[in-house]
Amino acid sequence: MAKELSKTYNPTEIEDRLYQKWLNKKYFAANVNKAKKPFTIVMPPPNITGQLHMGHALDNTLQDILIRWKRMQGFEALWQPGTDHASIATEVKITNMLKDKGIDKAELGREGFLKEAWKWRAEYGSRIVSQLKKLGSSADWDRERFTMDEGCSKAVREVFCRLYEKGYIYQGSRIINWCPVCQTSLSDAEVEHEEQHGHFWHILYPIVGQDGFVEIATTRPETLLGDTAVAVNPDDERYKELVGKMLKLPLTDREIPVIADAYVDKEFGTGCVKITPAHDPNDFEVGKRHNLEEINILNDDGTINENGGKYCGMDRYEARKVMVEELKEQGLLVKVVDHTHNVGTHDRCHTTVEPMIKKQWFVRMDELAKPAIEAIKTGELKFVPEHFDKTYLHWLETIHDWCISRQLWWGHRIPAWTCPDCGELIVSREDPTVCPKCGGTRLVQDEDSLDTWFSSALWPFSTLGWPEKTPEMEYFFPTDVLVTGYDIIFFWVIRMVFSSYEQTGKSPFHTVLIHGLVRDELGRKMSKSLGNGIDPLEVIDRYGADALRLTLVTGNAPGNDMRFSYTKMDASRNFANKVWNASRFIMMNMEGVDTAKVTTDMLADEDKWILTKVNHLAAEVTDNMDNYDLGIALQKIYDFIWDEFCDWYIEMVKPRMYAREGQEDDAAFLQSRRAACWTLKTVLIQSLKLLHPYMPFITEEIFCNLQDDEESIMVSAWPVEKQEWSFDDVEHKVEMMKEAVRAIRQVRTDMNVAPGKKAAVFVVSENEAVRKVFEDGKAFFAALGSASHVAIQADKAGIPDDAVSAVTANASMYIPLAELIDIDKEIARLEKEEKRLKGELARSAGMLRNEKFLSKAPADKIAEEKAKEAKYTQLMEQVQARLAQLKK
RNA sequence: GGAGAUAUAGCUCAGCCGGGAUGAGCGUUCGCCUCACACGCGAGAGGUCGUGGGUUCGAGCCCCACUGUCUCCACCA
Repeated sequence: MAKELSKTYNPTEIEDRLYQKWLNKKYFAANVNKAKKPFTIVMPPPNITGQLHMGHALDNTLQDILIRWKRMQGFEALWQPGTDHASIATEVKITNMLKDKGIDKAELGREGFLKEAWKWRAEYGSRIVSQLKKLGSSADWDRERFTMDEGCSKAVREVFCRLYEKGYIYQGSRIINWCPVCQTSLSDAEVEHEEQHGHFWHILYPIVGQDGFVEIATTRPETLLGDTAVAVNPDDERYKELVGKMLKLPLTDREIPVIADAYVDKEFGTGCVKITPAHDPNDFEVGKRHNLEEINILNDDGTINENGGKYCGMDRYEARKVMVEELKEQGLLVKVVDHTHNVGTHDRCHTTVEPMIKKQWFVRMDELAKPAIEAIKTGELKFVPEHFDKTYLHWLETIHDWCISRQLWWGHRIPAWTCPDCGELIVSREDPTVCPKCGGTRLVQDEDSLDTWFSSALWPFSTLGWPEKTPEMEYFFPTDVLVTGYDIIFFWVIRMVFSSYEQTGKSPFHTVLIHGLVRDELGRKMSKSLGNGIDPLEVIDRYGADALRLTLVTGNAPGNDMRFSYTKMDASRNFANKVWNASRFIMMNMEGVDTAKVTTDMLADEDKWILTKVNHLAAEVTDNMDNYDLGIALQKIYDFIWDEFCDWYIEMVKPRMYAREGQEDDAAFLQSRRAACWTLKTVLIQSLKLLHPYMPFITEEIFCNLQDDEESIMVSAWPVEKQEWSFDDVEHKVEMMKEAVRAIRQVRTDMNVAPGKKAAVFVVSENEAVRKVFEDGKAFFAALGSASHVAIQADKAGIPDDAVSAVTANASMYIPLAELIDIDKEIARLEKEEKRLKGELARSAGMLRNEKFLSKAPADKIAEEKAKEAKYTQLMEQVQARLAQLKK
């Protein structure tokens, strides 16, 4: 039996209760089930340091919609959740926490630090997970994984060893990005280029053995200490003489040669470039070509080292200041020019990155990239929207080797050992104790850990048990869709794809659904520094998770950014309330009515009409969702529920709900009411099901209240098109009625008739079939058109001449409002209508008189246009006849 | 320096295969507390679809150029 429902929807008291119920019932669980087809999404693992933000909310809402939908469609739907250890973010956080407690990381040592880190993760690592639950996420939490758990760590080690054995992982001294604050190396993807205002310092390098100078321009004068040459373009006539000569390097006692290299752009700056192989990627290459010495002048913390002579110990920027000053004193500083240039910064701490030569571990990318590129070309992998494959391909085609070692403790330690006795390098799946070469037992493990993305790259299969041949791996892999923001295509998507091809031979998923950023109301990125971030949890508290989900999906196309606003939240909440109240209405009226399935012959035209509508809606929505047009699908559901179902159908059906005097036991009335109630309930259930992936809580609450024997909408079947619900012949009848009602309302409004004032309505049509339709729908006019009495007739007999008229394509309606009618106003209104119709007719005629249109356009298009013309001609005739009558 | 996205109603955005902008929400105007809902109901107003060309019987949609905005990539010292 229907329960008492409150007048406004109150999400807070409902959501937690339902989520707990779902958990208890294990509805989120997915298991290997050969009888069903699998559908799998791996959740992008949030950082354990994370707090739920709008980006997560959007990302997880989209995934939850897909998963709930597929689950209802009968797939064994696995949403594989988990969290990421986020090596650098977490290490920084823990280091700071320790610092606050007065503990120094270095003193604590590796072991002690890791102990603290694990403690931290146990305490805070699940916070983000509980926040995701507030959103309604139906992930299989029993399968929750962590990038540093035993299985994932095993996968990491296996992959490392395999790539090493294949020669794809190597150790080398190369120029890498170094963050002096975090004191670790970084991959290219972690470096952000920021435009900064800087200077060009023009400095003179005296030529040895003769008068004169070479003028160079630099943005980083302190790197002068590491210069080992000055380069000019070989074709530069100005400097031809100088090539091979030596220069005195200012502020040092070193002399460096002038070399010729095509890398130098004659047109840029002075045409002379100082070469610092140890601190500039280009110079590094130049240095290699000319066998130049590489002088590292920086310590890991960004201070000048012993190679910097008297500047040793100074911070790099301090040294810059001092050196510029001294150059000025010596007359070697020509000028300082303002210059904006791009500076590489660390994406986590925004410290300016210093290029340095360091011995690091790298992954060779050329071979690995190939199948990942191929995947797009063969269509094994596709992006939604499609254009992101360009971004993806461009990155892959220009990819550099991936620096994977990090000078951090929190993470997967590199499984490499060296033997101090013989220098042998051992990479092994098991921790070695003895050197296989010399038998030495003093093996030392590499201190570094792996880039955090190395483990996330394996996420789609490591979470399923790989490298073991688990039933899950067999069944759920490859996964289906990956949902993520365009901002991490480089970091993550690409690396998952090539890792998966390399390890499993398959793409990890067939589709990548890309979404944009959630911006603030003004279109700005939400950020801590701007303080414009909106906490999704706060929004959920105020409006409910359903309303938040609705806001995030409404009117948003894949890949596009969206703006969040409380105005949108209001609209979403209003919709939830609308659904709530429609359901309340239906339940109230169902009270005591038998809603067992009725037979087709009991259904009224409007019942058939709305059933047909919801039937088609299901097909359309499914189609849109198949194409990942979730925003469009939602829009259709929204429009159907609000406009068609609530504003039309429910209103149409009201006269059948309330018995008039003496009708209480009338068999025809009771049967009609029963049919209406069954239809209301049926259409509501279908609508709720379609809406459920978007608004899981409210739909569940209503669904269960509506039918006590159903335990959850979550496990109910997704609506499919039903043959027996396609009453295509009734649509035009109902549309005819709607059109007539609208016309009556319009006239009444135009004439300023108070809504409470009922008036008789005469409907005139020469067509018998049309009259029949209106006869059947008489009740609607009273309910929807404020009619006191309705007469359907073939001619105008008995209708007062001064009645106001409303014209539709099929019929004319007359409303006697003698005391209110203003002939001039009525004429003006009809003339306006006449003008509109003229325009319409001109448009149709324009097309239909065009021979090229007639000869080239498809036949159905022409027929359509002819039908329109006929309809407007008919309308025009009626309007003009009425005008003539009034002007008489 | 490359690449991409975007330009539609006052605002925020949809617009599938080229075929009347039939768009939606918010805002706005007028009228309504009509026994599900004022978080509501009814009726309106409001758009040269950035500019200029082209293809087509027909272009918001396809092609070219331009302009504005945004984003990503990139080792010009």
